[in-house]
Amino acid sequence: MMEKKSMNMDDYSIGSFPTYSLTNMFDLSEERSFMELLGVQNMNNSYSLLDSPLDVKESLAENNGNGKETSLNSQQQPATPNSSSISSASSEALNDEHNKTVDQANNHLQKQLKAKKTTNQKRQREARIAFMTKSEVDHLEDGYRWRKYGQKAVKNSPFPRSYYRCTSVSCNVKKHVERSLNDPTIVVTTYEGKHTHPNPVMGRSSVSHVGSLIPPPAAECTTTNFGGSENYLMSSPYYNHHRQQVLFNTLSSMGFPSKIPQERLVCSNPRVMDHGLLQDVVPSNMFKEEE
DNA sequence: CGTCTTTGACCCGCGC
DNA sequence: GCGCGGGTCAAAGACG
Repeated sequence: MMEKKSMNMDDYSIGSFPTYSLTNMFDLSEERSFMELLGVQNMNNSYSLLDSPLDVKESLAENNGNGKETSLNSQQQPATPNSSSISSASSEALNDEHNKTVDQANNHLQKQLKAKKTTNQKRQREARIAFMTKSEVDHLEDGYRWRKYGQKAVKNSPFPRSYYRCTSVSCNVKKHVERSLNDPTIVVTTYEGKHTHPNPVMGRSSVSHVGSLIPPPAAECTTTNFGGSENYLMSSPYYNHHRQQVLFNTLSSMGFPSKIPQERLVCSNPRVMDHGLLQDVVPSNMFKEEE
């Protein structure tokens, strides 16, 4: 077991803006640093890469110092990941909607029904994945455009949870962002759904080459092995997504343009080349052989 | 004027 | 059945 090294803010601060050191990020000899940067727990640390709402909740509860959180577990386990996204409202549900409309036809109720229909459609949630990132910025820039559609106070926490939705039409990817109660410097970002479009930054980015910051379209990121293994995490589109967030955040906080020295983006291991930038800095043994 | 954020109200699921 | 907390809607306001 590697020796645990706590993530000290001082170690990762740049100027007055506490963030991550690019040196550590791209120094291949510092395998640990980037894993911590990404929030991958592997050394009894408090940073963990999560793959389900349940895991998120439990982790948050643990991180908040009380493992007895109960209501947080109310989230249903996500449907099977290979289910064909969010199915439209079933005919049964539609009939139900119709009956309700007939029974309760007034403006106020129609408004409620509208909301209810929407809720029904989203009852079968897509798999979620959460990342814990040490950052002062709540909403990490990631190239995608998000619209904030809600904010709620979190029980037992002074920090609210913000809800964002991808602004692209027909893309129903959502994410919510909250801070860890135990460590306010940690931002927990939870993604739900897959982008149905390329990253909007793709077209104007200067780093659309080997090891691009831009993750591939969702269609190219197949989710495998939903069992919560590293395999799933590594192949998840969110994995690219999140590390991109971190990179954007770090670079922008340092005054960098959205470009990374190419020599640092070259993948030295052909076996993991197709995984993208992360493979440059994540130890190869983190990846499992895929047939 | 278009886009985005804020915020109060509402619905739903769950536990008691 | 009731209360609570999570999640969402949508009107209003802010902003460039």
